[in-house]
Amino acid sequence: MPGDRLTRADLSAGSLQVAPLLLGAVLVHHDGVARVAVRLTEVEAYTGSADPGSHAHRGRTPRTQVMFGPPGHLYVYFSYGMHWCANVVCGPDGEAAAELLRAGEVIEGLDVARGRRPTARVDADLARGPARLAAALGIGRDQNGADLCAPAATLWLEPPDAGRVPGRQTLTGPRVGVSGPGGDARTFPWRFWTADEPTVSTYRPGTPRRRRAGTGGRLSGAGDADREVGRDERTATP
DNA sequence: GTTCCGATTCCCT
DNA sequence: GGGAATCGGAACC
Repeated sequence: MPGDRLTRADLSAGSLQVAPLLLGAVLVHHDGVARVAVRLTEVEAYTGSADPGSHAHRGRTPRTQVMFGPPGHLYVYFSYGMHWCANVVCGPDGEAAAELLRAGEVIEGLDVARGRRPTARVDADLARGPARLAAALGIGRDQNGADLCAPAATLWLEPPDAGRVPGRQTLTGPRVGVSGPGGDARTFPWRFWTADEPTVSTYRPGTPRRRRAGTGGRLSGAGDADREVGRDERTATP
């Protein structure tokens, strides 16, 4: 039987407020054939169109229109020519706040998830990383814009099960992979994860962009100005 | 129309 | 720890 679900009201308070609510919550995808559920262990906040690390920073475009829409919808984007990543829109209509789902633990549909992620060597790797999480859940282009709060949703969020998952410490640190200009926006502890979780993806600072493969392309980016942003701060917030 | 580059992952050293 | 794979969005000419 289906458990409780997070409501649009739950998901409308903005990315920094919603982040702790999502840790431990369970994202379920029932595509009509298979059902896979992932308990979220790591999320990352994107605060809106003023956030230089966000896709929404350049304003509303066809790609980012879902982010600018009402909360409770899934924003799915394509990255590096091969990966899909999923975000939960969690701010008022027009604000473009969203939460990137970075990692989780597959707690239901393990066999299906293993089939979708054949390269994972251990189950903890099935959804460790944003693109891996999307793959394990079967999330792709078709799920962009999905309403997680609709009565007939095939993709939805269930709140943390306090009985099964004992209270764990929530830690925060700088976001992953956000590079370039942005100053404080790069270093604010807008990444949230659950302590002592093997499914949390390893921290990597914003990547200094490399020379383009093969074609003698120029060295892109800001060169030496693009140095490491910060270490894993491990700021405890009980 | 063309170019640049990414909220990544995987494989090899 | 480093490099390649791969394609769509957005900027630029």
